[in-house]
Amino acid sequence: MVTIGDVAEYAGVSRSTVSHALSGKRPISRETRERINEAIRVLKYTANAGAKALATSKTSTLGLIVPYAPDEFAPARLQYTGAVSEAARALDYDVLMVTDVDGRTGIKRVTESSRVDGVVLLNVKRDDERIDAVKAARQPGVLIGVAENNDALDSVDLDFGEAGRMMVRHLAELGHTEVVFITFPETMFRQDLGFVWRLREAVIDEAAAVGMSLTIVHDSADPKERASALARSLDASPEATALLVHSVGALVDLPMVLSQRDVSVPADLSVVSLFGDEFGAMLSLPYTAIEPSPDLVATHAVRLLIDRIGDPDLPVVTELVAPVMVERGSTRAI
Amino acid sequence: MVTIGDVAEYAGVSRSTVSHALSGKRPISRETRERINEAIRVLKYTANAGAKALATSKTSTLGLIVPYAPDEFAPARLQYTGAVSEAARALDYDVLMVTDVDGRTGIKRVTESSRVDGVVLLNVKRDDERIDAVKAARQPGVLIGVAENNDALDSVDLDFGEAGRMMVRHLAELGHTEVVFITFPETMFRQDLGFVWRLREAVIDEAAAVGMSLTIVHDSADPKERASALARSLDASPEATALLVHSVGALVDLPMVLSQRDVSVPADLSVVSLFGDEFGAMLSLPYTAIEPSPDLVATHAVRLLIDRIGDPDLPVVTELVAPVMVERGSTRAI
DNA sequence: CTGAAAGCGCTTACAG
DNA sequence: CTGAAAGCGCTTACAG
Repeated sequence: MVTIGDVAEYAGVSRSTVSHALSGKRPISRETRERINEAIRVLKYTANAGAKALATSKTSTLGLIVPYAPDEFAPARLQYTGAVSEAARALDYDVLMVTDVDGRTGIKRVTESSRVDGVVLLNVKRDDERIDAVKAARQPGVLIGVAENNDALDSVDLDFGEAGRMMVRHLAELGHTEVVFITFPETMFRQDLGFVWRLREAVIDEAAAVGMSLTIVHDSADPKERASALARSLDASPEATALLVHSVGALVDLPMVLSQRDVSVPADLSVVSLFGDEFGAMLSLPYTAIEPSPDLVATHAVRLLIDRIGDPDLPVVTELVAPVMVERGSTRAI
Repeated sequence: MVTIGDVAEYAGVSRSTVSHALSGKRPISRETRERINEAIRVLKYTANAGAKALATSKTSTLGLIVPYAPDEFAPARLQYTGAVSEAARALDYDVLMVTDVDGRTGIKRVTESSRVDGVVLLNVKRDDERIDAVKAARQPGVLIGVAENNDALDSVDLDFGEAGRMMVRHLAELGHTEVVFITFPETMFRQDLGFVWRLREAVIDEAAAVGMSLTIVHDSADPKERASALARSLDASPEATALLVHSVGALVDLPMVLSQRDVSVPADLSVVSLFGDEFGAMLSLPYTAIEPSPDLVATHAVRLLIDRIGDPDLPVVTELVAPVMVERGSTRAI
C-alpha cells in the first residue's frame, strides 16, 4: 500500500509537509503543493483511515444502534437507517451498523474499542436501557426518538404529540364529532415504543379538549385476523364519520375493508393518518396524512451528534420536528 | 483511555506478554495470566480497534454496499442488510454501511482508505459496474446476486432459475395448462436486476418444456394503477386456472382484486408465488410460495468472503441456494 | 515462559 | 514556508 512516506519521497518533501498539504492546516507554497498533488495523483495515494484515527483519536465513524426486532415495521426502519447513513456521509462520517439484539452489548463493544466517535440510537423506548450504556461510554450519543429516562442525551424526533393533535383538529374543524381512532396493536404499546404512546395520549387529550367523541381501537397483532377485526370495529361504530389511523396494519387492510363494505372515502367516511413515502409508494394510499420526515429527523440527529462530538459541553437538547400534513382529499366537512 | 501499557504495568509484565495473553498466540504461565486478567478487569481494558487494525492490517470490518434506490422493495432489502450484519457479527466482523448512490464511489472510498477487509454487494445487476471497482481494490468482494460480467468475485444467491421452474412444475403437476405469470414492472427489468430476469426466463422455458400456455403480465410500476391493471389482466385471461406471481406489487393488490371479483383461492384459481416472512408478516399472504431465505444467502456470502480474505487464491465460486417451497394450500389439482 | 524494540501509517507540537 | 522527531496503541519477529 502506498503511504504518506511514499508521497513525500516522490515529491521530495517531508511527511509532515504532505500531511499539512492534505489537511490544509498550514500554508504550503504553490510549487510544493503542486509537486505533492502530482505525487498523490501518480501514486494514487489515499490516507489510511485507521492510522489517521489512531493519530487523531477520531474515527470519523458513527455507530448506528438498530436492534433488528422482527415485529416492527421494516420499511420505516429502513428509511431511518438510510437517512442516517446519508446524513452522516454528507458530513464526512461513515456509519457502522450495530444490530446486536441487545443494543447495550453493541454500544459497549463499539465504544470501548474506540470504533466510533458517537452513536445514534434507533427504535427508542420510553424507558430505554441503552441510555445508561451510552452514558457509561466515552463517546456521546443521540436518540432518534424521545425517552423518559433520559437526562443526558440529545434527542430528535417527529413531534408525535403535535401530530396527534393536528389530526384531531383537522377533523374537528371539518365538524366531525364521532371518530374512530385506530392505533397500533397492544403489543407495540407493551414494547414501550415512545411514539405510539405519545401520539395516542395527545389524540385522547385533544379530542377531549375539542369535545370529540373518540372510540379507540387497537389493531390486531396477527395479520391473519387484522382485516376482520378492523371490519368488526368499524361495524361497531356506525355513528362514526371519520377515522384517525395510526397503525401500519390498518393502513394495509383499510382499502380492502372499506371497498368490501362499499364505503367511499371521503363521501361516506373521512380518513386522516400518518405514513411516509416508503409506504405510500408501495400501497399508494389515498389518505390525507402527516409525513414522518425521516430525512429531516436523521439530518438533525446526525448534526446534533457531530456538534456534541466537537464540544461535549453543549447543553442537552430535544428537537421535535414539526409535523406537516399532506392533503390528499380523504377528508370532508360534515 | 486505558491502554495495553496500563494493563502491563498493573500486572507487572511487559506489553508483549499482555498482547500474547489476549491473543493466545503463545503460552503464558497460569500465574501471569491471572494477574493480567485481574488487571484487565480492574482497569476495564478493551483493545483499541484502530491500533490493532494498524498493526495487523486487518480491520475486522466488512463494507456493505447497498445503494439506496428509492424504487425497490424496502423490506426485502432490509432483510438482507440485517442478515449480512448478523452473519458478520457471528464471525466477529463489524459492518460498515456504504449507501452512496454510486456504489463504485463507496467501494473506492472504503477500500482505498483500508476501512474494510472486504465488501458485500447487494442489489446486483446482470451487468454490474461495481464489479470492476472491486477488482481494482486490494480487498476482495462477494456478490449477493449473480452478475454476467463477473469472472472474479464469489457470488451467492437464491437459485431463482430453479425457483421459477419449481413453481411451473408445481402447477403443471396439478394439471394446470393455462397460467397467468405476473412479474415485476418493466422498470425493474430495465434496471437489469438479475433475479427478475433469471426467474422469468426459467419460467418461460420450463412452461414451454411442460406444454403450459403462459400469459406474461408485467405489474404496473405506478401503484395507483396497479390494482386496476391487474384486474384487467385477469379479466383478459378467463381461461387461466392458475397464477404464478413474482411481483411485490401484485401480491399487495391480489387479495383485494380477487375478493372484488369473488374469486376464491384455490377453488376458482390456484396461486403460487415467491415471498418472504418480512412480507408475509405484514400482509399475511395465504399463498403457497418459495422462501427467499435471506439469512441463508447472507450467511453463505459472508463466510465465502471471510474465507477469501484469509486466502485470496481460493477458486472463485457461485453458490446457488436451493429454493424451498412452503405449502399454504393456495393451489389445487384441476 | 517472558521482554525490549521495531514497526504499522498517520498527526502535531517543536524548532528553524 | 518546511523538517525531524515523538507519539497514537497495538503486534510480532527476535532474543533470551
